[in-house]
Amino acid sequence: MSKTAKFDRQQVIDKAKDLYWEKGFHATSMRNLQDVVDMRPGSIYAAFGSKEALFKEALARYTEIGLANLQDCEQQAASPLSGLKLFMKNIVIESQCSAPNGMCMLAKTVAELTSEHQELLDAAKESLKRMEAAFAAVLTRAKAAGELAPDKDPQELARCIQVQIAGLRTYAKIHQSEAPLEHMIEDIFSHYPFH
Amino acid sequence: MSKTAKFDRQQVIDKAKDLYWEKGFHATSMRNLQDVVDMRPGSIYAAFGSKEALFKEALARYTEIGLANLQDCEQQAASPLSGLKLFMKNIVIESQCSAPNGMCMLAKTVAELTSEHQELLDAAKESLKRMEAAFAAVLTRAKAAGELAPDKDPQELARCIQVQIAGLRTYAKIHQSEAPLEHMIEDIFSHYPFH
DNA sequence: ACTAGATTTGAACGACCGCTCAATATAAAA
DNA sequence: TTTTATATTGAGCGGTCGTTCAAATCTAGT
Repeated sequence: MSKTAKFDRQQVIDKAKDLYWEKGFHATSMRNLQDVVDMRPGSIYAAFGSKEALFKEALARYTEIGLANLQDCEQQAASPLSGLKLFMKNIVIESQCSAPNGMCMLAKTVAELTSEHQELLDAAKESLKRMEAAFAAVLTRAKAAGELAPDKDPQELARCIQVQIAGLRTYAKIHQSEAPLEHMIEDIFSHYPFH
Repeated sequence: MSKTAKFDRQQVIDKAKDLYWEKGFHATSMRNLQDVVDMRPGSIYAAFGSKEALFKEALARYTEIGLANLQDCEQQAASPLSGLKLFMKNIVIESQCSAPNGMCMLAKTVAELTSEHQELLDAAKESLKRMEAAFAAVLTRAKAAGELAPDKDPQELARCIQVQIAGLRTYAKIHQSEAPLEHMIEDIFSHYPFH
């Protein structure tokens, strides 16, 4: 009996994610969202509850895609380490123009929000930690495959990758195409702490 | 003839800077600003023109302080390179808790704003380039003092410093005190591309 | 065809936004 | 003391914000 929802929940979250990613939490209004997902306010609130709750779902979706993307890169490449390098080039160089925003949505959120939105802040931090753990897992596989010296610490290297990505994406945003991003990424993998 | 303004312009800009820095451009309302600078809307608009114009002055002030801070560090330390290291430790570790926000206000602005506020975006990017140029100047002096090998390129190292700072400050925000920031900063200076 | 239970709609609420301006207060010059 | 130019005040403008909810609409089960 009754009526079933006619919108595709995942598509709606994806569109919301892209808008939030582009404009940030505060600069995105519910009316902007209503336009891009083509739903009336009542429907959005019935389905998601609030602007914050929808943002939280957008963060979760963003993370899911990021983790899947890392996995794809590892499978696509010849080895764990070159997969990780491919992932970095993708998000630092490619997505600088193709994505809604050159910055990482999680890092952007951590930078933008204060304790006024503690729950969202914690969700973003948690997701970033999950990404770092995924890097560490790739690096552990690289070590097992002999791609990395036995004395290297995957945790430490994952930390380094996380720092480099945040730094490079910020730098890319400032200098656009003038920055030698490719070279900088290559350098990370061909020197300490990697080799 | 006439009356002279009774507020201290620099103090007002400093307070505005701190609030903008803490909350970001969009989350800071003119009413918030009115409270912290203790001025009525008419006075603020007479003195600064608009929310954007005041933000621009805040960015300029932030940059001025940053450059002065770098200079102080270089003088305070025994050498150019150790001055630069001191500067990094100050902004990455100290100001993580003491400053209005652990993130760099310029990087935060570049992350937050879109082309909707092109002028502010450009001002922030320009300031970040000035900071990088200041790093390059310090590194050139380090080279002249024999603190750096003759084949090192100050421009390239300055780029590296800029990336590391953005990355480390983001990382510090995510992991709070759990991150081995001191160690990571030491590592930058004791390995490639520095040594 | 009818009904019952869910979804969808969009006008509208109170609050807050950035900003203006006529009225008022003030201090230096006459 | 009076004049005059500027600084300060704060009520309030038009607009947008996130959100609500009664009414309309729809569809699966009878």
